[in-house]
Amino acid sequence: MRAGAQQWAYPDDVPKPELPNAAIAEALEELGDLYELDGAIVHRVVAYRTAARTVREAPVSVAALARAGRATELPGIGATLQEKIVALLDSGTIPATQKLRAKFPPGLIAIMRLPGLGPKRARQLHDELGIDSPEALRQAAQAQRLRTVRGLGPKLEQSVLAALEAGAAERLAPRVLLPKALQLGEALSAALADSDGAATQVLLAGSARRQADSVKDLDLIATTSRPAALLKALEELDQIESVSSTGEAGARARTHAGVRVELRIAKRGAVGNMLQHFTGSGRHNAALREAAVRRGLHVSEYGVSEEGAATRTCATEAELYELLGLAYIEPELREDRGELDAARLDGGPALPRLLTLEQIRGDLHCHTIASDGHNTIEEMATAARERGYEYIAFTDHSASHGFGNEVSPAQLRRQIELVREADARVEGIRLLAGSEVNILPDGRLDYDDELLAQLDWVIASMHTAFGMGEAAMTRRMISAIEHPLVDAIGHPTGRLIQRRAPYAIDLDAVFAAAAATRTMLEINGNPDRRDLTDVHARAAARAGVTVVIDSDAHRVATLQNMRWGVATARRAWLSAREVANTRSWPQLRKLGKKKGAG
DNA sequence: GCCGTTTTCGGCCCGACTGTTTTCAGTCG
Repeated sequence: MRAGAQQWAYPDDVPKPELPNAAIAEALEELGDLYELDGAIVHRVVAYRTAARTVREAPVSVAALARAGRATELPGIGATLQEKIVALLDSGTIPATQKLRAKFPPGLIAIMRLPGLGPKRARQLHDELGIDSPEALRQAAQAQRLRTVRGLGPKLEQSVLAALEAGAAERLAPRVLLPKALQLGEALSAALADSDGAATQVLLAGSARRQADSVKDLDLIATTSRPAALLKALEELDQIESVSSTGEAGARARTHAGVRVELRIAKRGAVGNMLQHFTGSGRHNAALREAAVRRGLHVSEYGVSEEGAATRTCATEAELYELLGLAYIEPELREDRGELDAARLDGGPALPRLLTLEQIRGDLHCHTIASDGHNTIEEMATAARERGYEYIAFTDHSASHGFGNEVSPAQLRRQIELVREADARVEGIRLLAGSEVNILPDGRLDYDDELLAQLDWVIASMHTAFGMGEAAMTRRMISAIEHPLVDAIGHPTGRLIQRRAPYAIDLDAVFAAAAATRTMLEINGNPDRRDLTDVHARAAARAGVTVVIDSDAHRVATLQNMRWGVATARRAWLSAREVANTRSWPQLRKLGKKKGAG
């Protein structure tokens, strides 16, 4: 029997969203690009890009918000953009976009993205040489016609041809997932530090330090008494393919895998300034400096200056933030998502005390050889105990997983017995019988309630039929949320970082249903997923949802994926209070859904 | 185009590097 499936439907007074946020964001992005080609002032262009990011990250349907005339509630969206979004919803396009598309061929945007070129030069190439596509650009460069444009020369012709050869016009620069980025960054840091003994220190900054989902390049900050030797050591590292633009300040390099590495040398007394600057994000820094200017202070990577006064440097980031009237801001929060207001020492909402890995007391999503895992119950249990956990739930896939290794109802009954037996044998950790149950396209689960009721812990997840459309998908998910025997929803949006977009779903409605039924939503720690995302997890917690962080381990080694889930939770501003598995198992139980029979 | 414990108008971070210049524009992070 399915419970509650009929209870939910879109209320009549809530307009159904027509365009997903991503599509609106893309339209704003394009219009920003076109305005840039058209020579608009940079602030206007920036305004479009800021708005695009806000829309993309919004946890609610921006289409619905704009329909209600309330898009201006989002930061960076004013009356003009509210109007343009409505025009986009009504007619499928924005009039200004149509006008500018007629003026600039689409190939110019690709040209503008090539390294060394930008909007001004793309426009010049179009106006003076009639170049309208990367292919036309290639021909002109080969014919040495680019140098006929004032300000351009043979060097640029060469770099343009090289960039086109590398396919830079077609594909975006590769991004590296966080675990790999940290591994590489830490290896490079250690090797550089070793190269010159104790006198050299190397710190990892950038988006890797902020624990972002993926990173574009690695930023390393070094202090050394022998800069020349350090730069030579960089050149000689095994991982490094080439080094370019070496100077007093540092060097830029590339690894064999194509990852850019930026090495900067800081004065010892100013490491705090340099580390803060290169940790970013760019938006955090820009907002930080704008706020500083209002206080009469000018901030750069070298220090803080005041008109008519000497530049002040900081040995630590904490000193720097304090100098600006702010509490220390953890790197994970530096995304210009309200952290500067929250950090103000003269009032303002306080920063959260962020969750730490040590506060996690159990793991409620892992697999064993019963389905597609690689270790036994006992092996996983022992490894979990070594991590200091008090409990672990075994949640193998259910009867219709669809990728082989399904667990039939009879097999699940046997698995429950095995977990009970192992629980009696293994000391020092509580073993819980669970399942990761499939949510079928119609919202039902693929085990009977009678069987589910025998489990200690039930996660429901979607693994099939991702393309069914937002309204149906939302209904499907909420059916599972309202099921009285479902404790949590696994990887709620289905995204795979860099590989698969989240499925269309109304998360606002999902969060409301989860909060109302006390169904937990997961932050899945698999580094390919990290799902919920930082932005969504924050919105969920604000909507009153209890979050659970899991490893989704398929072997002993990947129990450590909990680390990436915690990183996402920290980026979501979460503290221990908002995360279920910072509690003991009995306490966690009280937090969740009141289960009926069982 | 947005936004306001100086403002509803006039601001909107900071610096390095490159290639082309003879003093700097454009691009990038």
